[in-house]
Amino acid sequence: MSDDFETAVRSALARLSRGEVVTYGELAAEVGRPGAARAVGGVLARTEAPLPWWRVVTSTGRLVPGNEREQARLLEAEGVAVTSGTVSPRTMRKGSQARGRHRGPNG
DNA sequence: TATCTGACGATAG
DNA sequence: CCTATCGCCAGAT
Repeated sequence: MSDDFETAVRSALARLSRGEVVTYGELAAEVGRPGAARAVGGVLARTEAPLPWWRVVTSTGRLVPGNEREQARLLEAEGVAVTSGTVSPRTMRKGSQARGRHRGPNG
């Protein structure tokens, strides 16, 4: 299957739900290209589509450079704790814990 | 085919 | 916590 790398990344990203935060590596592995975290970032950087890019952070929990403010704002809006432009070590994996209890279980 | 770039990842100091 | 270095991948020239 030679699905376009971009398409795969966008699809995986669109699969995320409210409060879900994944890293570039996780996303890359999800599309079947573990180790292509860098390529994933390149795709998200060029895409203008209405994708939840703010749900993607670095492996260290660091937010996107240049959009930290916006990402932090959007994440907090979903119930994700952000500190100093950084989310908890692993705030939460695919729907585990930590979530905006004052909001629905998901979007 | 070769070379460069970049919203990455891990390790070392 | 920060910077520096190496490794990795996809896309563009």
